[in-house]
Amino acid sequence: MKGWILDLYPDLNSGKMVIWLKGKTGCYRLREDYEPTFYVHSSKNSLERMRTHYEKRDFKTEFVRRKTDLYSNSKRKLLAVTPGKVFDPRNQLQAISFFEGFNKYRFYNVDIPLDQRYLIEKNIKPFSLVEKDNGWKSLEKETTIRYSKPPLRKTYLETESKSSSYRKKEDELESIKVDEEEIKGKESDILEELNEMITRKDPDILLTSSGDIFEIPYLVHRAEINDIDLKLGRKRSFHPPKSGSWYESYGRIIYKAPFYPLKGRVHIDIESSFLFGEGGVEGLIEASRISKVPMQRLSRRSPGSLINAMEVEKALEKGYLIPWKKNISEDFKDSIHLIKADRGGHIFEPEVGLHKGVVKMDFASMYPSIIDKYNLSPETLGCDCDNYREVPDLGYRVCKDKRGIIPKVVEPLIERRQKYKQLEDKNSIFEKRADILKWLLVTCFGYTGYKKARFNSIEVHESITAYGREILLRAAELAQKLGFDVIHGIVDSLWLKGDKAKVETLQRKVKEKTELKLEKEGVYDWIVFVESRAGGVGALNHYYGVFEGELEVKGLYLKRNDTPDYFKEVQKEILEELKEIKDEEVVESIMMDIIEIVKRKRNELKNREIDLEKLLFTKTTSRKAEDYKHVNEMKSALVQYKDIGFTRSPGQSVEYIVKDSKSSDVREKVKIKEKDPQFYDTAYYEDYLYRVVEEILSPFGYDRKAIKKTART
DNA sequence: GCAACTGAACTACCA
DNA sequence: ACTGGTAGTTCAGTTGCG
Repeated sequence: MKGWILDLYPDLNSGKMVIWLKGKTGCYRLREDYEPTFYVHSSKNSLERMRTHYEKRDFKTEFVRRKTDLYSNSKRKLLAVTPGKVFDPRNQLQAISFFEGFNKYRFYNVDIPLDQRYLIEKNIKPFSLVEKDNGWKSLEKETTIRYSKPPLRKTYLETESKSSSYRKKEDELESIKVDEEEIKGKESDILEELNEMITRKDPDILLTSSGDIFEIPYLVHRAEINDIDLKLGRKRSFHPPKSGSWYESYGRIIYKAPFYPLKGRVHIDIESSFLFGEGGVEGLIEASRISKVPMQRLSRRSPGSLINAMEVEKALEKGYLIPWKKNISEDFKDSIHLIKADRGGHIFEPEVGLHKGVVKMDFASMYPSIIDKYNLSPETLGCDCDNYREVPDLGYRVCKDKRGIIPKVVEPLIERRQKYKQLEDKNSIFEKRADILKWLLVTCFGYTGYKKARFNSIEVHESITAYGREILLRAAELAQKLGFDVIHGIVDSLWLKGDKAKVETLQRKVKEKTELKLEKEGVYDWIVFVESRAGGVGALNHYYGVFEGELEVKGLYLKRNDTPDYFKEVQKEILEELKEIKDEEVVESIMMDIIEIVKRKRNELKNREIDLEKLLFTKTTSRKAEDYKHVNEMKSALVQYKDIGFTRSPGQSVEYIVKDSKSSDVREKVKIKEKDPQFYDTAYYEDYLYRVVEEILSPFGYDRKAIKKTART
């Protein structure tokens, strides 16, 4: 049987792997035997006891010698245990550790997701053409970028309910939209017709726009009430109501929606999926193939977790066993906390004000290229062999002989991305694949410094940035020697003023000296670096200009998610005026026009002529209402959400207008969108107007006070 | 008693 | 279950002044 793997998952009840194979004519469900082995290290007596215990249960056991430690090649004696079925040993092992002491045992290969492990061991990928008879056989070339794809049917599902300002499970269904078709009428009829329609369309991918947060559990609930058997998957699946969770990642709180997978069909919640947002279905296919994580689970995961998946694969390939994460955190935590000399990337402070004829140059995928070129990986660092290289500034020794795990992960990502970037097609498929690979590349660096990561290493993280600083400084030096002015530089980018004819010479010299490719991104007609409010220095990453004929803005209010739309529009309007800055003489007349705009905006605000929607602040909460230390806008908003029974979890966003900025009454300070606010604090919003204008005009000598004064005359 | 100042708390963006 | 670095606002407490 030939086809493409659409999804797979372990079925712990039957002890088999379930694989959904999409063929040219249909989609088939296969159930396969799978016997994953796990390993235990302990004292001789304990292992003997354990062996007896598992043999009584008819598990296969065997003593073996395997590599367990990334940092040495010596092998240890271990007990290999193979249950005759798909099996998750973690709960059991937790209990054993609890009764007999946590340090007594070390477990290996117990927490690699079974679907991914199955694919690795059978050497096949999701969405790649395979043949199944007795075993699995891949029918495509390993590194191909022009791979065949299954004929995929995609359906978009959207529901609407009879509700007022926010949606609840109790609201009756108003209508359902399936692609372009709308189903209306009695709720039970709607649901019956939905079943029919899904069966008729038989999609492979079901897209929703907040299925995990609301729509799937909602539909399940409505179907239950109407006593209808809802069939969203190709096979029935059970969807108990779940609530979302949240977790903290370095001070940032991220909300995690519950997961409602379908059987035999890939459900993607496009709102909850970061990776879908970056590369669409095409991006997910590419990511799924390269990481061997099935699409349905992959769509909910972060780039970091895919990097972890790929690192695990490379480690297994090299013959290492993967220690249970529980053990890892105990062993490695302290060493990670001790060293904190990490300096990050280098920065050339920007020169505040207007510049013309600036070229932007950058190193493509600088950090990943450094990992690749200099072979940086936890197990290649601190090498004691003779063939080594030293990290600049830090002096760490890096092995030149054995290729590291992380470089092995990064190399194909860089190569594939480069190939995709050179290709063009009318549906931008290659572009989407390149976009998703970019995210994996960026994350690869951050993950080396992430303390909960399996293959982290502060020394590797430091080394990458040390090389990065060295390379950026060398490039800047070379640029200066050629007569360029370094206007600004950060991590992997340089803004240069000078003779454009010399750009190619610069590129050649940089390549000779650093081995990395410095690319010319383009030319600014003009660029303005904004002044920092804290002092007269340039604010890093805050600038605007006309780049290759298009307006480019970084870091301004306009780019922030928590800026009300109204102020974003004000900044846009002002920037449109500024587009005409060709020489200093027109500056004055442009300023006059801008002042007129500001006056008009001020009057609109004062006279309450603005649609309140445009004045809404949207912010992401980081904690529960009661955990905010001050009576601030967030607390105020959260309390009101609770009032109406629409509780928001940390990591979810709130929307509100500022009703009385100075008030310390949580029900007066702001008013949430769902309470249909009518009034806003005009003084507060007026002040906000002057702020957003100041941000753009400060390099031309207008501060907040001056703008306020002029606008009010 | 109020304005001015300061530092912590907080959200968000940059590469 | 990606990083460090930085900008800018708001809040609450303290200081300075008359």
